[in-house]
Amino acid sequence: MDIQNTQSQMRKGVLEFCILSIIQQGEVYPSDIVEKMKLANLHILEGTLYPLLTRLKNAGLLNYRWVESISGPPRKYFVMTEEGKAAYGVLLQTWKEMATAVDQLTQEKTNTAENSNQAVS
Amino acid sequence: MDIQNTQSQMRKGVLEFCILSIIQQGEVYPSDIVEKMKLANLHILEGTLYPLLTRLKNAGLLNYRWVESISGPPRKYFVMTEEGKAAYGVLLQTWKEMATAVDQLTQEKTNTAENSNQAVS
DNA sequence: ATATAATATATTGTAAATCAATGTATTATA
DNA sequence: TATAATACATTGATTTACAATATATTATAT
Repeated sequence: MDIQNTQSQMRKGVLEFCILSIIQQGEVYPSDIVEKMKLANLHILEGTLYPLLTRLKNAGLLNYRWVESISGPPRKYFVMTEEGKAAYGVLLQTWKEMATAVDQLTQEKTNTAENSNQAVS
Repeated sequence: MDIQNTQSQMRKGVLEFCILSIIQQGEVYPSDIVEKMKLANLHILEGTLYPLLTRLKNAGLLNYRWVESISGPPRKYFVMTEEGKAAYGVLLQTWKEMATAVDQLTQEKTNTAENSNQAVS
């Protein structure tokens, strides 16, 4: 229970949303996703990403196709399904609403003795 | 693995941050927190909140004092410690950076055949 | 040719945390 | 005196991210 834990929790919450966003922007294979997330300071490990992509695929939000690479083994390129695009739209809306709610919550005026409802001991 | 799960994950990520924010704004007891979170559309259950407050207390970020109620058993009113205030400052910065990163990530231009680097099968 | 390195997908075991359900205690009210 | 309301708290199940490791393919160096 340290602060870094809380920070990583915060990032975890948007992992799936961000990954769907990246795939929604164009076909990518897992290493592309890791790199793009790193650029956004949202690090994800392969041990997290592969099961997550499998879950999204099994849920019908993603599909993939094998693509030969010129420098290694073949890659799985992921694309959104129509269902995935719809789900992404919902999550984008959820993100916007949540971000607004959090910003408002954290910008509430600090209570003082004059304006608070707090109980008196 | 449905979309509601992903939505709740998103909310989970900011739970601790939001709760620290609420307490930072003034003394509250757990039911106050549940209510304020509900108003922000960030629902939290008591079974989640009590262990979380205990963790934050044990981590030295919070303290509490007992306050008699006029309508029931005594309440635990929570306040931030100096260490908690410092931690909150760090988390506020983390939130701002992450929100900016997510907004940028989701606003990237969609790849097209013309501008993408995607592999060719 | 063969061994090594690099790339890529994938699984396993562990740990952490939320949730639903329930428990315990205190105070007010019928 | 019994019931309802309020409040703090715990337990068991489920989920999931992570670290470590496994397996397979291709390129490169010797």
